Amino acid sequence: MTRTHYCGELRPAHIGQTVTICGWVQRSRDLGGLVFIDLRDREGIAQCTFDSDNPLSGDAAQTRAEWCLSVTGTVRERSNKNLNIPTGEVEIEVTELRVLSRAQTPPFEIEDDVRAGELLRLEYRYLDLRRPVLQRNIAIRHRAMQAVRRYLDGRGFYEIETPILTASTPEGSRDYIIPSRLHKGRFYALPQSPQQYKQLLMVGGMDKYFQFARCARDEDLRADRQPDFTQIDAEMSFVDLEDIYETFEGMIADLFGTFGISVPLPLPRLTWREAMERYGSDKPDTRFGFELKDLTDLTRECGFGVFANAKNVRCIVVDHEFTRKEIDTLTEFVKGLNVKGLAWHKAESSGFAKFLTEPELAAVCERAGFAAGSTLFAISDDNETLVKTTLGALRLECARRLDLLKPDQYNFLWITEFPLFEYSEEEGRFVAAQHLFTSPKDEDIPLLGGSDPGQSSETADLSKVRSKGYDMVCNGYELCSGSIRIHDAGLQARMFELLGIPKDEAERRFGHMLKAFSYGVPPHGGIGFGFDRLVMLLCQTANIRDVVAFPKTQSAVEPMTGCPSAMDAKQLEELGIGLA
RNA sequence: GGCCCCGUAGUUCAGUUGGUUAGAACGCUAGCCUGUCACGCUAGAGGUCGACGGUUCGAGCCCGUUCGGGGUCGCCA
Repeated sequence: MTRTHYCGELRPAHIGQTVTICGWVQRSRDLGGLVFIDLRDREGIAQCTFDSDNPLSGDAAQTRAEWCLSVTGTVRERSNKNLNIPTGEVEIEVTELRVLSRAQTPPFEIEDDVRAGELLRLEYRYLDLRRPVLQRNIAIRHRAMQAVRRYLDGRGFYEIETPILTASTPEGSRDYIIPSRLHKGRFYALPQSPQQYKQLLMVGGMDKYFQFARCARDEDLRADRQPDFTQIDAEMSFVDLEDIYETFEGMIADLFGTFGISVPLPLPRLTWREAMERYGSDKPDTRFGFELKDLTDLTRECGFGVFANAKNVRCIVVDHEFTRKEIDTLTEFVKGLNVKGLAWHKAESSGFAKFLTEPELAAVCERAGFAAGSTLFAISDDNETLVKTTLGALRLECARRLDLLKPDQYNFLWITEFPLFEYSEEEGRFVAAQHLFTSPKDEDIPLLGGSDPGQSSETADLSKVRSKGYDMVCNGYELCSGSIRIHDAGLQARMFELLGIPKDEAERRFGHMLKAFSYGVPPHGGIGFGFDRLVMLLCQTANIRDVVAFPKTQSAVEPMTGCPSAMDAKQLEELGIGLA
């Protein structure tokens, strides 16, 4: 009765042994007396055979897909081997057949090239999870988690849990909020990240912390974004940038190494400014070239109004000669990103060559690195960021169309020196580009107009201040984000001042942090990796729902349980909540 | 919130210019079949064409609204 083996582990070495396996019926084949049942479990599929003179043969013929069985019998060599599956050289000659439970006909067949739509599969996720590809993905997720645990433990990190009922921090993304029965009218929030707790752990002398932190953000979803997700959250004391880079690129190399993927260290680094300049993105995919080139100075005087009248003209050269039709669809693509048009140039024909003098065109081609057989795309606009990011998106789109994005190639890099502030058109002032405790680079502190509160801001130039913030990027995915934090109370107060946060508000919102920081705070910094995205890379899928056991749809609904759900009046009353 | 795509048997899809009883494959049910492994053969059952409204003699098809799903931009300090 007790299971002795997994279905998927039976091999010729087991021939002659009596074994008991358990699993689900993948398929049963009744040849008229001779019956085969393919039994499936986590590890694979084994063929159970009932010869025509086997008294169990009739029962076996009655079994249906997804019935749950336990089977005992003798492993024997197959007369006809099936070399397509790992267990295909052997079969079990069954002596005992136990039906552990019967199954309704499932709404879709349990196989990898499943044809059912995703919504149906999510509604029956427990059946979807039986498919080998999801079994594999969840196993990879598990192994990745253990590898990270081993590495960080080996580096002296403590794994520490922080609360999931926390204070709301409205300056980040929207919170998922939790009402309080004991304090009617007051709310907890689910963590967007354990940011403040982990910094307080550093003040608490824990030195190095990590956690697989479940986080929740109430924002719109994407193919790589769920409302609740997992991050590898970590923080270290008495460190600066180099210590962080060394520790966490080591972690990634170790993690991918356990899956047989070698990651050469140290990782390349690119400043944020350089990434924007060369790739038009702060998370560039560096598996291919097509880098951005600035043409503005070459086209300022040219006869092509679209170029001459714009403050910015930049281009990429794509190693492929696109047809007019393809160029038209690419033009539509960039127009969808709010630029007015797409200028193009090929050896045979050109959208703008006729407006340029020969030397002008030659200069443009040389700067761009244009060669026959390729296509040059240029975008002009007064908005420099728009020009760069649109070319960045076009660059990716072209690579996609040319099938250059190989899922088994991993290009990791650090993006460093993120700006500390960004200008908000909406609010008409500078706001924090990352979280409020991010440290500026030491050499940029003078740009703050002083490092103590109460100083004049007239000499400040916030647009130029670089932070000690960094991201690790791979194949166009932002894998993690982190920073060295401010550990100087005066500098922190100065930051609040520059961001226009009044003293009393800072006190109200961050008083607990400021108070903690007044009791001897170590220099510290940390990082948060999107664990789901790491697993996506390891599983070579672009869909986050393929690596999460129970994912939600784009509208944040979980089709199996149907949540979010309505509450009964009694529950709401107890919480002091009335619905409008 | 904006834009794009999709919704027809259990499932994946086809469905001509708006015209008789809406088709196929797989799955399902029954029977036959002793080496299959996507077994094979024969027969059968299975449909509120997402919902509501409109145009029309007549709507799966045209129009409007709405619901659901996917992708993406905004958003995600």
